[in-house]
Amino acid sequence: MVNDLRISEPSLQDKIYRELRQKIMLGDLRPGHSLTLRGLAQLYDVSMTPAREVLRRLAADGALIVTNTGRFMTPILSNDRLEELNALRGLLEPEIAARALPRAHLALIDRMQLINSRIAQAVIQKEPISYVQANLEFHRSLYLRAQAPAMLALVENIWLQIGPTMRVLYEKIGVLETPKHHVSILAALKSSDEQKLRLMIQTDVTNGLRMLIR
Amino acid sequence: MVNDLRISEPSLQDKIYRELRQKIMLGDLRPGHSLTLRGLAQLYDVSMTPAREVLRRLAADGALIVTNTGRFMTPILSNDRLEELNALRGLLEPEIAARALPRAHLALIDRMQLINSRIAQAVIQKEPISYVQANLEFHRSLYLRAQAPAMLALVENIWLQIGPTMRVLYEKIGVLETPKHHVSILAALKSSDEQKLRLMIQTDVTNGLRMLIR
DNA sequence: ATAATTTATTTGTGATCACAATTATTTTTT
DNA sequence: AAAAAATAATTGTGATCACAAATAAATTAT
Repeated sequence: MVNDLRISEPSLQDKIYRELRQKIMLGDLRPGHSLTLRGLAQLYDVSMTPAREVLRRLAADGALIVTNTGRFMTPILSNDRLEELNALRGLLEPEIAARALPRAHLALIDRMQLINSRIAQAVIQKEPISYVQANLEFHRSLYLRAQAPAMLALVENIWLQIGPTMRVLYEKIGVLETPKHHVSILAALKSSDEQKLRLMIQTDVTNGLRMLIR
Repeated sequence: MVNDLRISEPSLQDKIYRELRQKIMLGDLRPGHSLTLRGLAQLYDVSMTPAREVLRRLAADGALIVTNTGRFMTPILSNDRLEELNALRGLLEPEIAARALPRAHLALIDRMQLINSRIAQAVIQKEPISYVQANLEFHRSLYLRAQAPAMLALVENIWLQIGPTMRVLYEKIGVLETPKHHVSILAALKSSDEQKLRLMIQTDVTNGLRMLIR
């Protein structure tokens, strides 16, 4: 047999899943936004079957909640829950950042700097979705270096759960401000200062929410 | 309208999902064990539809992996991955235990003591599944008190991922031994010593694996 | 015998349908 | 006008099917 290195193309539902997942994570959907099988199916021009799998997978991720009558909607987080999820970020992200630190070479730092300028741009143009997107990318590009896929998966899982709520919080405070601790994070990376990096990541995460729910 | 407090009964797939999830978490299935839609459907005497949803949900949980040709199987963890997941336990579990500490009244401690004796029993009778089950219950009964559902969900998610692998590790070492740090955990709870509790939970988790992969 | 090829079987995917339950709307009653 | 009841529309669940891709088994060729 000839070696067949061709990767089997992603199934139809995988595409929808990824797209919807991204939307939710970036806050494109508000909390309490309900999704129906037929609605989703029609939107993507597929049958109910892939649509329902996507919704169930997202529910398993915590990106959606299932009402006790079986309806799907984006979660409406209580303050307690939001703070708990943020505490998890504060626990996980410094750890994964610390693991990425020894592998964070200059090219990465440059790229993070670039992403940071995109955040500043989103602030000026008042585009909350671009803002969230660039902000998450800033963090993820670092965390990817940790080569800790399970840990990264948990972190993204949390981002997913808070996505819709973060969006409305950003809307509520109106004007965005560029994350002031990102430069410190970059500095800690440059000087390979693990303690400082941990602290700055932690502060960035913690402060991000405090700014929003003050 | 009359108040209808009746909880809608869980769907067919929910039952299968929970059952299979439990099996995987307790190590009833070996790593690399493959599950098919029709096989599962036949086993539970349902159609393919609920079966596929269950498998996909479990895959979303990380309890199963999907091969690049769409087959489902329990994950075969590399040593790196296993250690990463264990590191996550070591990060999360002390934290959630510490949160449970202020709420851990005597009745809970008694119950944990009872569970601990079930562990000892499982050691004697050499029943690895009962062993794992009681061991997880020991931890969970404490963590439940933390009232941190998101955190507990992450912890259980990790247990789920390592379930099959833990089982074969237990088989490999042959004879089980009762977790020696559980009494210290109970002592820390009684004396409300948070630092000790954190340390003992951490040690219990870390040592558990070290004992297995030495 | 071993490798290559062909054939048969098994598998996941997506579509469509009937059904019961929930939700929304309308109508009726007070 | 407000509440209750009845009707209509919408929704998730589970079953069944056709299909293509992947795997296993059997056959052929070297």
